[in-house]
Amino acid sequence: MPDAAEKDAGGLRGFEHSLPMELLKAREAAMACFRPMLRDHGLTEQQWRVIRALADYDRIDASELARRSFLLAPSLTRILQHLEAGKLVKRLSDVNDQRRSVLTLTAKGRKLFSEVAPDSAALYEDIESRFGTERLALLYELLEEFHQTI
Amino acid sequence: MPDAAEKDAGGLRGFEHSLPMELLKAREAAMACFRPMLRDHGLTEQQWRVIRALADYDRIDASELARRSFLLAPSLTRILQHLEAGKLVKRLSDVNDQRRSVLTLTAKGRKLFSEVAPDSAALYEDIESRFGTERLALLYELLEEFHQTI
DNA sequence: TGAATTCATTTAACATGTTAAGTATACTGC
DNA sequence: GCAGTATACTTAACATGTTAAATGAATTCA
Repeated sequence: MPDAAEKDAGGLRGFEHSLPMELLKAREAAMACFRPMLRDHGLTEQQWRVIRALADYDRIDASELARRSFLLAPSLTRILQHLEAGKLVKRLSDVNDQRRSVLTLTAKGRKLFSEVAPDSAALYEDIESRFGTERLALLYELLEEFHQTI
Repeated sequence: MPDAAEKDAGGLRGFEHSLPMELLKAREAAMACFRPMLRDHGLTEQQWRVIRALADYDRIDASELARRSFLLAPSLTRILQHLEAGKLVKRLSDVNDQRRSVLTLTAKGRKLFSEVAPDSAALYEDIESRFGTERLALLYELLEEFHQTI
């Protein structure tokens, strides 16, 4: 890191290229690919995360769903209200623990998932081929190490 | 990366490790380091981005400020309202173009910047030393290439 | 067993993200 | 010089992010 990413007058790395900024820009670049497609299906990014998580792990409680979709509990509460209103997700009660809600996709929810999933996969392959499989794998590795280290 | 990140039943990469998710997790890990400190100074992450941008580039208009702080115009409008209310930022008018607002830090804003900047720099060095300067540089390189490619 | 604590989820309050529409000013070409 | 268009914000509407507090159900343990 010779000089391009050096400290500025205030003692800070040029902040437009600080790590949080670069992570944000990279993520935004990736999401810009997906958002229009999701929008066409009437979904936000976060709603799609919830649906994908339920497609992979059906009948999990809200806490596990929050972990798997990487959403904070209050956000998940609101998103589930939307998805329930749209009849995409159903709420079951846990007989052994009345505090828990167990979530599951409805038939409509599974159908939507099966429609969106191929579009998502196609866009993902686009990204992979544009950026390169090799470099993408390296990027993954670094990202995972990073958020496990920090 | 043999099998852990392979395709699932829906034809998608295990989504909890999809690229947008890994970028999000890495960013969240980084921001979790900074947010408490910023909170102690009464700032949100985005407000701090605006102040840093103005510390680096004073008297720029709102459009350029939005670009440099990587905020959408409507978000910046609201953030500037907060910062103006807190007397951290002042709005000047551009004589040559009445549509533009030119922004500048007040003395109070510059003082706050000078207080927060060292804390920010210290946390950043923490991260760098924990993750490793080498790997951090590689991560930067990949991230910048990524958001330029995509 | 019942008070204290923990846990799962929700609500509240405020700030930002995202898209679309609105407003006022500047520019362009005829 | 004026209609048409583009630019620089701002507002509006809805969704999520973030923190703290509230609610209600399980658990612990004196």
